[in-house]
Amino acid sequence: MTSQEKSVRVRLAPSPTGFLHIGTARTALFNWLFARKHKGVFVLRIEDTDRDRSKKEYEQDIFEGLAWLGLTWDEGPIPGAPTYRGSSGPYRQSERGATYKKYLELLLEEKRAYFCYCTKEELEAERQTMLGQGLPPKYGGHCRELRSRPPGKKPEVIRFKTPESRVEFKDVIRGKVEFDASTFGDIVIAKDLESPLYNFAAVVDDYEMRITHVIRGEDHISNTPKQILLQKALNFPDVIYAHLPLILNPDRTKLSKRYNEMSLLEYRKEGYLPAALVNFLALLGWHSEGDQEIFTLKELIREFDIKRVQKAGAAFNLEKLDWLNKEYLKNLSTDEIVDTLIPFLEAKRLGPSREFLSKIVEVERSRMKNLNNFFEIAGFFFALPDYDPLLLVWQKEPASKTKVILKGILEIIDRIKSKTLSRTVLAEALADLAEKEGRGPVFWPLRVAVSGQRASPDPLEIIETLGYEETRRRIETAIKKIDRK
RNA sequence: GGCCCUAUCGUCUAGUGGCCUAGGACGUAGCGUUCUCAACGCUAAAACACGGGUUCGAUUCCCGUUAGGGCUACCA
Repeated sequence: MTSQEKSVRVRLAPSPTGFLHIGTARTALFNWLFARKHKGVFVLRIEDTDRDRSKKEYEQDIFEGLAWLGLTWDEGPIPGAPTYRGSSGPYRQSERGATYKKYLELLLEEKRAYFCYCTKEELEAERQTMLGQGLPPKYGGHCRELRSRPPGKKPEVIRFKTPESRVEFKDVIRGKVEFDASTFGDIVIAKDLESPLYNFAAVVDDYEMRITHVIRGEDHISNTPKQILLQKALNFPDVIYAHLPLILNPDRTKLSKRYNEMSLLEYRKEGYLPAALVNFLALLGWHSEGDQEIFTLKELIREFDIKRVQKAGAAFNLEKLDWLNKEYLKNLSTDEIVDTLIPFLEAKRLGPSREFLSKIVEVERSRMKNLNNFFEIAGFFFALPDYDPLLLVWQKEPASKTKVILKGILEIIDRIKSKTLSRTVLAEALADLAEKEGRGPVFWPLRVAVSGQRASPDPLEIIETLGYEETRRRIETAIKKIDRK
């Protein structure tokens, strides 16, 4: 490990103007992985300079979402506490006013920034004129050389004297990116000394927080030259950039509101495991050198290489997430599944004994896609659903035959009730009947009788889980249903 | 409109001039197992956007076209 690697510092800088969505979560993951990989520091900075749109509720959602994924931050706000962790704080931009003011004054003093007295209306008129002439709209620099305040005017904003130069930077993922700064115009960096704007605040904070690598979404590429110019004006050292491809809708169109505004925590509600989601997010735009698809967090840290991140946007398909979730479910022990399931059961007001639940999970786990669909597939264990008596009948057999078979099964079960109603005992006891009538005509009606469904696990496993009393009740119900028919 | 980014199976991707009759995974289809579903096993269909160069040789390098996407705020 070189000394340079030791000093890696990255940050996630979300603005709490919406929930933590899938895109920010992936940016968080890549930053986190990069930090862990290089034994660096992962900083969480809340960009809440826009007082009107920022909400504590959203900030909370960001904290909770990151925590759920296990992406802990080394420096940043402490949820629920007025203080923070780390030496470069505070980590909310709303609490860093003095710092911005200092640099704003410096820029003003050095005449690299100036007060602009143009009103919004004047600016809009200028804009329309330029558009009308087919020119790209930019600020004309009216107030740039003003020596004093024009009479009757008040300062509206603070602008940066954008040098008319070419700006280029090397993006770790994309290589060289070039811009012509003369098309920018003098950008607004603050509304006033107390109210900095994004491009300025981000540059100041990245410097003050000693950020070495800026890993963020591709939507920031065109902000980068502006920020570099600001850095240079302020004499800040260079930082290394890596712009991640954007996430697209499943049909590869641009990410719609539905996904963009949906909290990551919705996936928790839908019963996905955080480890599966992390794995899924990692594969969205990144791939290891080998063919491995399933990674533990540890493996991800070992394998992760920012240079291997894709350049093109990545559409996310839920099918792969579902598959991953299933894989992770498979790797959990029955006990672990039961543990994660209990809060879900409580939400549905179901409170079976741990022992019973454990048995059900054992039987149903291969059919589970996520925590939520457990109820769809295993609900019949708790309450037999109403079903059509015709469902009991195997293929073209007469209903009367089905009734005879069910009665036969009932007798057999009654006979062995003293013993444990285990799979093996049952299989043995039913062997003769199945031999005589065929497996289909015997097991199909039995399965429907105990589950009430056309798709379920092995009926013998169901019976073992249900126990004698409940099984008997269900078979009797089935017989009555046929009678009523 | 201007500036910028991108382009391999439906999707996520491997691939950095010959190893490619383009590999893997999800999904899809078929078969096997089976009372059903799931799981599992096997098999199949499925892609280098297009047009020019460069080169003995291009998926890979360059240019253009096309198509997506981003930015173009006193939002971040």
